[in-house]
Order: sequence, then structure tokens, then C-alpha cells
Amino acid sequence: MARAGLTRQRVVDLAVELVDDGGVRGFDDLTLAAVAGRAGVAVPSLYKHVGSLEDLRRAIAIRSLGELREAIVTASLGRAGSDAFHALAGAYRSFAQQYPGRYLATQVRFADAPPGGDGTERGRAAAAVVAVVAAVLAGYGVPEERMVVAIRAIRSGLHGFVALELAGGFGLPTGIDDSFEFLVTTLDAGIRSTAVPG
Amino acid sequence: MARAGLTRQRVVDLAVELVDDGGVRGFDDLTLAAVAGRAGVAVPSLYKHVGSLEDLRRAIAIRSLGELREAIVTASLGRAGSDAFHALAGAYRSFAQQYPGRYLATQVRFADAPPGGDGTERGRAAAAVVAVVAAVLAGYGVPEERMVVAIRAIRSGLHGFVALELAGGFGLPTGIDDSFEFLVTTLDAGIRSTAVPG
DNA sequence: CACCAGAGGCTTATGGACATAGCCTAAAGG
DNA sequence: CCTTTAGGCTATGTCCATAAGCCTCTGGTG
Repeated sequence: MARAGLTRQRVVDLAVELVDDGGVRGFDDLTLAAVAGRAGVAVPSLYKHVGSLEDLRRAIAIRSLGELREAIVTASLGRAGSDAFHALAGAYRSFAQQYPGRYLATQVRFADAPPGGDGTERGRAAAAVVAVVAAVLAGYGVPEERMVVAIRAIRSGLHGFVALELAGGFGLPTGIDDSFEFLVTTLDAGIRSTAVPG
Repeated sequence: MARAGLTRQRVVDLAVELVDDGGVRGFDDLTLAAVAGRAGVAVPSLYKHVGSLEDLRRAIAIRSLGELREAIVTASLGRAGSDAFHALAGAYRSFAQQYPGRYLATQVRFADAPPGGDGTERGRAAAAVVAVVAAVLAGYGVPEERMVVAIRAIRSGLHGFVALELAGGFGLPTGIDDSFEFLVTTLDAGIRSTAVPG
């Protein structure tokens, strides 16, 4: 029995490859059987590295949240105000387009998730993404007490657009870039209206 | 074998009950076994009325889209402009809150769905919902050529908000109503900026 | 260098899901 | 009363996740 030299890390790597290969359905359609197949290993062997399919899914979600955060940080670095926001929004959408499965992984809710938020590693990873948006908004002069509503609006708009786009909800793909631009501009204007001048 | 008197209609009814009982997970967790159990029938019997689980899901989606359309039509009837839009948005969110499973059913993409849009019954049902939004926007004086981007922004915002809310993505539920209000107001302002005065 | 402990594979088994094939019976119409 | 057929059924196949328990390769230690 030639050891495959598996590790939790490696198992998650292979799973992410499968998620990517599966396109939009990649995350939902992920099976342990497929992971085992790619690893060249019998299914039960995976349980030495992963608690369950759910556990593996969670690991993918956490990793993907980190990547998403990285993407939007990189895009908005060195920019400020509307410029930074547009860059962030574009990077968010690009990430979802390039890795639909990973993006959808970042959005699933897991059974054990506490209502509060960042009690879990997954919760903390999600909070880290939100923190980046908050940092960009701080540059707008959005006051503390308006920050929550502003961030929720942005998340709603970005996630909604991207989710609809991935689901093919926009019909024929004409003018989708323009539509995104309009949405981002609209959100930007809304946020500015709550900002403190200065 | 006392006939259960099943019909496609009745099967879908029972399935929708199960979807409702299942809360947010209701639609995803729907199984033919559960439907058969509720109908007091063996699983294979369902295949006399329904082509497959996917077919049943599609039927639920179509019905739910009709209900969603009905809800937003009712809410915006007799109103115009921002008033109508706010009412429509509120009804949209209320529907999702009251029937999370049905709402999520309206958002799934099915395998055979053509890229164009309303070639299928499901596509036509979705288009009917969009048509209501378009009718409300027409009252704003949104010109024809800006209609598409305006509708996409609205759908993005509403769906995104509702999806995040259902997924528990907003952390502690403080000020969620206010956040929704801000989002709707922001979208409203964005649309007005593209509208032709008069 | 020999040994041993455990990590990391394996096989086997259980149970639930969807789906298909083919049978059988109750109900309806001539 | 008999025939037809819709609408049930049992049985079976395939695919999945998960659990239990075994066996072997490997690496560290005396």
C-alpha cells in the first residue's frame, strides 16, 4: 500500500481543485468520493484527515474567505475614496467570476454557526473580509454609527449582483459590466450621503 | 390498496409544506422520501406524477415565483414612484422572511435552463416578476435604455440583502430594518438619477 | 540495529438517497 | 361483467456518507 502522503492540507487542496473544475455547481456537487478518487485513495481514508464532508466544506469556505479578503485588499491598496471602493468592488466580482465555486463556498451558512458571528474560525474569516470594507469606508468619513448600515448595503449589492450573475439570472449577458458599474456608483453615492464632510 | 388520490398538484402542495417546515434549509433538504412519507405513499408512486426530484423542485420554483409576483403586485398597487418602490421592496423582503424555503426556490438555476431567459416555464415565471419591477420603474420616468441597468441594480440589492439576512450573514440582528431602509433609499436615489424628469 | 508504536492507509458494513423495471389491483366505462 | 388503465406496489441498482476495526509502513528509540 504505497502511502499517498495525504495531509489535511493536501485533502483541502484537492477538494478546491474539484470545486474549481465543477464551475458554479462545484461546491454543492463536491463529494468525498471525488476527492478520494483524485487523491488515489479509498473514501474512508479521508476521514483520517477530515471529520466529515461538512468539515471539509467548512475548511474550503475558510480558505476561500481568506483568498477573497486578499483579493480585495490587493485591489484597494494605495487607493482612497470612490477609487478604492470601485477597485474593491471590481476585485470582489472578479474573484467570483474566476472562482465561482470558491465564492459560493464563502457564502454558505453552516449548521453550528452561532448567531453572534465570529465565534468560529469561519466567522472570524468572514469578519476579516468585512473589516477590509470597513477600512475603505473609513476613508470616506463614514461615521462609526452609520458604518453598519453602509457595509450591509454594500455587501447586499455586491453579493446580490454576483450571485445573480453566477446563477445566470441576468438573461443575455449584454451590458453586464455597465450594470455593475451603475450599481457600484449608486452604492457609492448612497454612502457619500451618509458621510461626514471633511 | 386504498388509492391516495394523488395528483401532481397535490404532490407539489405537500412538497411546499415540507419546504416551509424546513425553514432556510427546507428547499435544499427536500427529498422524495419525505414527500412520499407525508403523502402516505411509497417513493416510486411519486414518479407517476413527477418526473424526478429536479422536476418537483422546478415546479416549486415556478409556483413560488408566482406567489412572489403576487406579493409585490399587491403591495405596490395604487402607489407610485418612491412610495411604490418602497412598498415593493418591503413585500419582497417579507415574502423571503415568511417563506425562506420558497424564496430560495425562486433563485435556483436549473440544469436545462437556456441562457436566453424565458424559454422555459420557469424562465417565464421569473420574467413576470421582473416585469412588475419594470412597471413600477416606468412610473419613475426611467427611460427604456436605462431600464435594464436599473432593474439589475434593484434585483441585486434586494436579493443580496435578503440572501444575507436569511443566511444569518448580518451577525446580531440589530438595526436590520434600518439597514434595509437605507439600502432601498440608496437604490431609489440611484434610479432617480437616471430618470428623465417629468 | 532491532523493535515498537502510531499514523495512515485499507476492507467491510450500514443506512439513506434517487431512480428504474415490472407487477398488481382498484376503479371506471361499455 | 369484463376490459382497460391509472395509480399504486415490491424489488433492485447505483451512489453517497459514515462507522468500526484491521494491517502495514515509517520513524523514533533503546
